Amino acid sequence: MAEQKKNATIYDVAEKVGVSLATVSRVVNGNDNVRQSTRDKVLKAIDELGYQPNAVARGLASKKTTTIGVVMPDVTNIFYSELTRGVDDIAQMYQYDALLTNTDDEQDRAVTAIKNLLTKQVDGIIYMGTKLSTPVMSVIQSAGVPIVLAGSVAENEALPSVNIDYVTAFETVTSKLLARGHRRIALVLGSRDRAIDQDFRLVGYQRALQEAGIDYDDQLVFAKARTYEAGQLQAADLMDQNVTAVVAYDDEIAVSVLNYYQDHGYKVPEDLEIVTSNNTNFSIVSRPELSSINQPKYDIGAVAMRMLTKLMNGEKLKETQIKLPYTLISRGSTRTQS
Amino acid sequence: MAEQKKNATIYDVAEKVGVSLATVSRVVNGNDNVRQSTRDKVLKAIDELGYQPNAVARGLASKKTTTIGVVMPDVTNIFYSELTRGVDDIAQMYQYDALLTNTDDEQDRAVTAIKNLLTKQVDGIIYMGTKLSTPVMSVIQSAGVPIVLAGSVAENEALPSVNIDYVTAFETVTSKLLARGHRRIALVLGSRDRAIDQDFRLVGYQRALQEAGIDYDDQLVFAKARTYEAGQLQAADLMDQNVTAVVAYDDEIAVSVLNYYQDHGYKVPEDLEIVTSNNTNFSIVSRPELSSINQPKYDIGAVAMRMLTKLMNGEKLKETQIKLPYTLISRGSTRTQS
DNA sequence: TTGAAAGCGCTAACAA
DNA sequence: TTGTTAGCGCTTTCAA
Repeated sequence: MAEQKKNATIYDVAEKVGVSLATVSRVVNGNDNVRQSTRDKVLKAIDELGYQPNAVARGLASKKTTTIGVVMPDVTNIFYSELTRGVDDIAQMYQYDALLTNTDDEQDRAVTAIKNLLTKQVDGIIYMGTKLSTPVMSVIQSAGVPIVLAGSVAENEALPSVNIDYVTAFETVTSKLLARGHRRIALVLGSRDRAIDQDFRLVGYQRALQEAGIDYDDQLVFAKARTYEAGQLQAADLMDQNVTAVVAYDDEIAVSVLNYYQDHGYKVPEDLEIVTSNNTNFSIVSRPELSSINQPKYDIGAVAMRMLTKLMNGEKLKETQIKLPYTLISRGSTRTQS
Repeated sequence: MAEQKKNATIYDVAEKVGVSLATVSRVVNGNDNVRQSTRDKVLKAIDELGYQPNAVARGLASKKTTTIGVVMPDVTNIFYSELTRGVDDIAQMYQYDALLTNTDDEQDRAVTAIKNLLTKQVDGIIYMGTKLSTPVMSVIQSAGVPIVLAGSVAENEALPSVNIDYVTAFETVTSKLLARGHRRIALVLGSRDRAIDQDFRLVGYQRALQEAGIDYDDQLVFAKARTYEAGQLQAADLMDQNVTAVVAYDDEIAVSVLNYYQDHGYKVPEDLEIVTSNNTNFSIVSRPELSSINQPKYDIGAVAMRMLTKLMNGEKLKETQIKLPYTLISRGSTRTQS
């Protein structure tokens, strides 16, 4: 049995072959300046010793860790986990590993997370979730590490980001509902702290109302529910407001509302129409199924990561504010669209 | 404006205070052997310079990276993402960061992932998913890095793991169905490659049949569907088998089957009873809601991570094969239990 | 209580 | 094409 010693180092390889460290390093890093015969010998020794370069030492010497940080609200949320999957797959493709941190949408945890990632010398960061406040921004900018936002935006578009055009999406969806005669349309958001909610979805909703000449009523905007259970409570509030249609930011919340109404004898879509935003499996699992904005979740993450690889390579981005296309899917929770 | 220089190092701090590296290192690491007045000066300088220890350098010098690896099938799967959340929270608590890798349940990707994590010098690994094959095991064992399985097991219980007693859970669930007169009970698994599926769930199911004196029929065991869509296809196969009850390993698949049957005019639970395993939101979103085994998903991850911290500290584990308690939740997809 | 100095394992000039 | 030599920023004996 060729019992293997403690991790072989580059020294062991160099010694075994009788070349210098530099040469081994060159073949490991695919540098061309190595004679073929030398390369072969080195490769053979590497194989025999089972040598694996120590990424930490590498990181220290080269100042590149081939690790990125992903800062997100919660892995458990399908929307974000799908974005993350897009990020991870592309990261993998470019040989990066991802350090994941959940923030539960809390600003100070985001700050802590980013600082911590910087400490670990990540080469770049993908950020999702709550709007970036000034303190967070300053941490980032002082870091000199590229960052790309996925499903989020920064003040003044100061940071590169990937999204869909939420304003237009919500405007369109709301307009259709208005066109069908609805006057009390609830808008269900996750949090007013989220740029997407406050600056985009709400704005789209308001724009549609304005076009239709209908006064905006703050009572119809809800932003408290993040879980299915909380959605049940919120649904009761919706009912109190005699709402006839709902536009929701999240599928689980939308299903929660749907179920609450149906469990209380309402008919959907006859008594209440519902449109949701993320087109996750939750929207096809319910009965009736939920009409939804269909955003390319995976792609949002994937494109963001692709942009990040460019930035990490020192390349300039042609466009920094990417808006990916989306579609509207009509299902049973809304009446037949014209 | 006190413009900040490029990242301050420990040298800068030492120089500024007029002490040695060692002293700064001591205060940073909370070593007691520093005079209070010295400590104060150092702390002040650290603050003024905005010094943040470089974790990579630290990792190289101390051989501890305070980073763990999490190897899992797919972040997008609620079951695994909940486990992961448990892992992450405890990791955070103990100041570890988690490097996440998706394997899509493919053995060779798991091997690659583990090797890669080892290269990055992670202090420990949490592994979820497919049964660990011999090659994977050997990679792990040669690494000298502790590993804990969450929702998985290894051959001969060779590695510490955290689970529920799947055998008993599935046995009980199946028995109840048998007691209500069912004779054609389908067992829906994810993959026969998964230890949990093959060695536990299937065994529990078979045990129940045996106790009831009913022959096992391989035709009634399905293991192809991992997605909602695939679930639809598989549901058609179930129908062909004239199944009257279903025990499913995953909620999305269970809902898929439920919907398929209902969409085809069947009544649940009158014509078909369904029991699922994970008690995710998918099981309360459907109508009727799904009866489910309720396993403490978050805790499985949390406990696994807690065990890993101990192992990383060089402590011995009192128990290596942890079985967490579970409950059975009866909802509308099954007939009233006696 | 403090400091000096030797690494940790590797990359990256610079020479040869 | 190859080797020499500094570091990278920190921890950790060992002495003082």
